[in-house]
Amino acid sequence: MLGERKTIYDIASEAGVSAATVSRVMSGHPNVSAKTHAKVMRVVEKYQFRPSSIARGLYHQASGMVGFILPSVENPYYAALFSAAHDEARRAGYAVVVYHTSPTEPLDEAFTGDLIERRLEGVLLLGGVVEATQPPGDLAQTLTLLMRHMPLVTICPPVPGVTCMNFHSDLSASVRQSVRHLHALGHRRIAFLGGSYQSRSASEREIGFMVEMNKLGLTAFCQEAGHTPEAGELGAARLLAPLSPEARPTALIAINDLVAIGAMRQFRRMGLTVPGDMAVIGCDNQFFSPYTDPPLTTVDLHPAQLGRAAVQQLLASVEKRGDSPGFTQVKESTLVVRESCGARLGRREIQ
Amino acid sequence: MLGERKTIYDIASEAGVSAATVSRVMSGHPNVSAKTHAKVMRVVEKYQFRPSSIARGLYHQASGMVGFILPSVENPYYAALFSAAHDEARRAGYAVVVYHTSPTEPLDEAFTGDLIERRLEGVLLLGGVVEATQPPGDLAQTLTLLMRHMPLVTICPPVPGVTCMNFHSDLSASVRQSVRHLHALGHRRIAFLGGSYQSRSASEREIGFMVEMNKLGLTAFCQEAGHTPEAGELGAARLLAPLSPEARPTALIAINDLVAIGAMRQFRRMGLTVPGDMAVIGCDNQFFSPYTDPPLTTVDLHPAQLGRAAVQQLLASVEKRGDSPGFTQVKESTLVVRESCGARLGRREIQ
DNA sequence: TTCTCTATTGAAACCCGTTTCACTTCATGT
DNA sequence: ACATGAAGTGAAACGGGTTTCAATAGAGAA
Repeated sequence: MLGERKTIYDIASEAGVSAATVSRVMSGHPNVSAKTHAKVMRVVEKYQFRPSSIARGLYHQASGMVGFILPSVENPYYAALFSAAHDEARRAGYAVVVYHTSPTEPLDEAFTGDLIERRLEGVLLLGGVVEATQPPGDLAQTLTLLMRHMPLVTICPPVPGVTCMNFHSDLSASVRQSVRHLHALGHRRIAFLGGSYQSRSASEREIGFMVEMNKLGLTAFCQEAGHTPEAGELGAARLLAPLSPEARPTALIAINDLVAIGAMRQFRRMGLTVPGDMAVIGCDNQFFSPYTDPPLTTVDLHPAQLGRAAVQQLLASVEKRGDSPGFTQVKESTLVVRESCGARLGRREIQ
Repeated sequence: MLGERKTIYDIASEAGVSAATVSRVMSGHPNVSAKTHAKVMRVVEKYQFRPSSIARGLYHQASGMVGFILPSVENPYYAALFSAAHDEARRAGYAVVVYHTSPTEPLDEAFTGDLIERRLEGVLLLGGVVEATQPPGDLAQTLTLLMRHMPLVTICPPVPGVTCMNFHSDLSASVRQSVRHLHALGHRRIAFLGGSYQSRSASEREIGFMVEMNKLGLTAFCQEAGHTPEAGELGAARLLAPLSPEARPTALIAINDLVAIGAMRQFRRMGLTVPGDMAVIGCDNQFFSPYTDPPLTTVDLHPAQLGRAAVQQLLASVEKRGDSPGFTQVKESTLVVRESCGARLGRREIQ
C-alpha cells in the first residue's frame, strides 16, 4: 500500500506540463490558467501528491520546525507549559520537535548537535531542572554555542553565563508572598520543603523564603527534598522527626503541589490535620490542587501565558533572521487561596 | 552571532579537499587518510560545522522523524504514554514531532497533509479521545489515506474501518475486574461515571460495565460525564441528585482517576465518606492516586509499556520499508487496590 | 626498475522542489 | 493591421549533502 514516492516531475509529465507549473499550482501561485490548474490537480489528487517539504526546506533554507527541550512532560507544570507553547507554534505553522533531557541524556554538545543538524529554526528551553543533571559551566557553554546556530528562548531562571531571551516567573516573590500570607494568618513557625541547592529554580525560592522570614524576624525551617510526591512525603517525615510537637512548624510551604500532596499524606499518617495542625501552601496550581482534601492553597505561575509569550518571542526572532538581544522578562504570579491554610486559631497557637 | 551557514563546500575549500571527502569525514567513512581527516576536522571544529540533515534527508529520502498525535499532554495518562514512547524513539535516533488534536484542530486531511509533506517516517496515534471531535467515518478515511504514505500505529481501541497496527488496553476487562472486586467486597449497587458514547474508549468501558453487572444480576447506574475532575464533580452530583439516600449506589467506578477525584470532592461536599458511604475505583493509576484521601484504588494500564511496544513496532515497520499487516495487541491491566474501596460493612449494608 | 594492486581522492550525478528569466500567446489599443 | 503589454509556461540553476565511478598516488612484488 505504501505508494512509491511521486515527485513533482512525475506529476508534471503525467499532466503534460512542466515541473515549474506543478510547483506553481501547489503553492497557489496566481499566474496559472484555470485549465492548467485543473489538469494538474486531477493528477495531484489521483496520487494524493504532496510536495516534499524537505526539498522545499533545502531551497528555502528553513525547516519550518522549532525544538522544545524539557525535563519531563510527566510533571503537569511542564505539560501545561508545553501544551500552550505547542499550540502557539502550531498556529504559526511550525512543527514542534520535542526533546527530553534526563540524567542519561544531558544537554551537552552531542544533544544540541542534533538540533543543529536538523536545522531547527529556534529552540525553547522549558524548565530549570535540567541544570541539576550536569555541570552548570558546561550548560552555559553548550547553550552559547547553540545560539550561534539558532535563536534560543528559555523559560526558567536565567542561566548564569548565557545571554539569551528569557521568560520566567518570579519564584522568589511568589514564596515571599506565601510567607506573608501565612504570617498575616498568624503563623510564626513556617517551614519550606523541597528542591535542592543544585537547582536554580529551587534555590531561588529557598532564598526568597529566607529573605522574607528574616525580614519578619522569624526562624526558617528548611528541608531539602526533590520535586515529587514521594520526595514530599519523605521530606515531611524528615522535617518533623527531630522536633517535639511544641517545636514543630505550624505551616509549610512546599516547592510545588506535587511535594505538597506528598507532605499532606505524611501529615495524615502522623495524625496531623490540615490546616488545623499544619497549614500548607503549594506552588503551580496544578489541575488536581482544587481536589485535594482540603483543597490546596497554591501559587499560579500562569504557565500557559508564559509559554505563549515565549513562543511568540521565539518566532518573532526566527522570522527576523538576525541576532536578537538577550533580555529577561519576569511574569507575575498569583496566590490562589483555598482551604489548606486557615487562620492560626487552634490549640497550638504560638507566640 | 548567528553565523552565516557554512556548507560542506565551504569546509572543503578551506581545508583544501573536495566536498566528497568532507562528507566521508563527517560520516566516519573508513577510507580517509589520517592526515586528511585531521585537516578537515580542524576546519569543521573552527566553524562548529554540522552537515544539514535536510540535505541528507533529501538524498536518502528519509527524514529521521516520527510523528506523535495525541489529544493533550495535560492528561497525565497521555503524558506517561508520550514520555515512554518519546524516549524509545529518541533512543533509536529518531526525532519526535508532536501534534495535538483538538476540536479546533481535527484530525482531517489538512492535518495529515502536514505529516506527509514533512515526510515523517511513521506516525503514532495516541489516545482515543480524538474521534469524539469529528465524524468517525472521516477519521477512518483520513487514517487510511495517511497509511498510503507511512506506517501507522495506534494506541487506542481499534478505529472501525482502519486496518493498522494497534496496541491497546482491554478497557472492558479492566472495568469488569473492578466490578467483580466491588462485588466481592459486598457491593451490590454500583455506578459507572464518566465518558460519553461518542468516545470509543469510554463506550468500551461502559459496555464492559453493563455486561458484568448484568452477569451478576445487578442493576447498573450509569452517568455520562467528561474526562476531567470538573466533569467528575458535576457528574457525581447529577448521579446522586434524583436518588434517595437508601437508593444510592454504595460504590462508584470512574472512567479515570481525574473523574474519580472530582467525584470524591463532591462526595465530601455532600458529607459522604469514602469508602464508608461510597467506595470509589478510578482508572489509570496516575501519579497522584496514592496521595488522595483516602488513597485511590485504580487500574494500572501500564502506559509506559504500551508506549514502548508501540514505538518498537512502528520503527520496525519503518525500517522494513514495506507494508506491514494490521494487527491488534491487547495489553493486560492491573487492579491496584488502595483504601478508597473498603469492604461493605457499614451501616448502609444492602442486600 | 617496472608492474600490479589498493588506498585515497575528486568530479559529477542525484535527491526534489523553487524561482528566475526568457519566450510564446493572446488580448487590447490605435 | 500593427504595436504594446500582460498572462502563461518551460528550461535551467540552485540549495547542500551522498554516492558512484574513474583516476591518481603510493606501496609492495617480481
